[in-house]
Amino acid sequence: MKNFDTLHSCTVRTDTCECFNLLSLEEMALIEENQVEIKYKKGEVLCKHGTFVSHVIFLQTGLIKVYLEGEHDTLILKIIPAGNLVNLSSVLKGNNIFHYSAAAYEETIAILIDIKVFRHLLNTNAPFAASIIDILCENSIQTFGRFFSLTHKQLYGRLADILLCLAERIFKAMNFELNITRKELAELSGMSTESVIRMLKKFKDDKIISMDEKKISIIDYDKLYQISQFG
Amino acid sequence: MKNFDTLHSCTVRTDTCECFNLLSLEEMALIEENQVEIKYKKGEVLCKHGTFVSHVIFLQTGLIKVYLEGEHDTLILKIIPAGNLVNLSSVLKGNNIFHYSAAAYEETIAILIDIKVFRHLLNTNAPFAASIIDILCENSIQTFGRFFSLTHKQLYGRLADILLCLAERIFKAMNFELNITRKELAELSGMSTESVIRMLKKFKDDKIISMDEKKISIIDYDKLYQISQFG
DNA sequence: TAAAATTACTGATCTAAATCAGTAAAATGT
DNA sequence: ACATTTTACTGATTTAGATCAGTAATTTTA
Repeated sequence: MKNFDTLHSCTVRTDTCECFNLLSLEEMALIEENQVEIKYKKGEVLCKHGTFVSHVIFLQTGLIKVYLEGEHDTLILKIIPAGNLVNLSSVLKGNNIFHYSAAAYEETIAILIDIKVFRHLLNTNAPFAASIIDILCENSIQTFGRFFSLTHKQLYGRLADILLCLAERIFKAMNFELNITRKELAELSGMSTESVIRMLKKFKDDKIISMDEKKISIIDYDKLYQISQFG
Repeated sequence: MKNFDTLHSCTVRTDTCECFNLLSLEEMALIEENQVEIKYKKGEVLCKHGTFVSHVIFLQTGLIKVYLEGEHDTLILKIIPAGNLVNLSSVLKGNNIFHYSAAAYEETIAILIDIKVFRHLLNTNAPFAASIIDILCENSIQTFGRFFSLTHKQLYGRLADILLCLAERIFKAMNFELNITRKELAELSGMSTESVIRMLKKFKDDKIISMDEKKISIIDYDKLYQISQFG
């Protein structure tokens, strides 16, 4: 596998969140006393743009998208897999409104931690706060990559980006069962559904990927990587 | 003035960075011993994508752009005025490479603080770290707005966004001397130079702005705001 | 298991915006 | 003060990609 440290649209963190290891037993207990576990069905909304932020959301299992809604279309800011915090950029002191929405791609279990408790820990445990800063920095750099991909690459490059992201970061395999619709894939790569269909067909014709029913395999990884860079 | 809390492409923080007020006298002394003041001329590069991060950059005076370079064009991620930290998203532990470039729009004085010292403070002073988290959160939310503007608004909306940003956040006046070129304005609003010229002319014809030599005045603020929202 | 509703796909058309190709006007250097 | 470079501007052309309009194939619901 090539290095994945170039500009691309993938936002999936490979390592899970280790910040909680920096808390003392008492601090962990404090969190556990002030948290609740919630199960979300596919498509369900975890948080809605404009509503009040009362909790920090940690993904136990599942996969979600974080997005902004326009008049007719939506911009997916990032996708977040299990083991990560969802709404870190809402812990901002004085800010109590979500600046984005989030919805589950599949059945998802989230742990909601009281935001006051979380803020208290940030203000009293410096190593914990520093590890949160690390995550925020990484998120920010990933967002820049996606920003670049969606504004400066064309369709082939954008779709290649997402296919590589799915293979490398989400399914961790060169062939995977694609249980998201073309429409969702279009939303992810910021193009129309029709375009996704055409691009996928082109990739199939060019023997870069193969599609069998719902199963997608990446045949020519190098080619797809090339397209992701220069397409 | 309308509230500016909707999705727009402006990335200018209105309040200056207060994080340093949370440091003790000794901590401030530590920073002062490990900092250096550098003056940059217009157009000069403060940091370059791919090079090593050795300092945290604080803008004393001036205005800079933070950007990603593509094959032929560049994506401006944000513009940062005096009183702010430039490369917070590079304080990430273990990361020692800039993931973006920055260049001065005008003569700029920057204070470079040794990144090891900065990281040390983050790991030992929780309120300081928490205030840095606040800034990172705000940056992140602003980036989302710009992301949305550049991907989901069309030319008129994007240009309106930038004009409003210049007026409200940078010059803090409804008429200002525009000392940046059309090319730079194009880069800022993510469009071609020719398009900027045409849009500006249209705005002038529609009596939304007036242009006299280099002087730009916003005549119909409400109209421009409308365009920024729905254009 | 039939009907209804999504989803997948295809080709034709349309359009926003870039690119191209040029001239005019400033700004800069010598 | 003149030559050179950069910037501003304009109209014509091109193009990437969206939208439209339809059919076929699934999936969901009853």
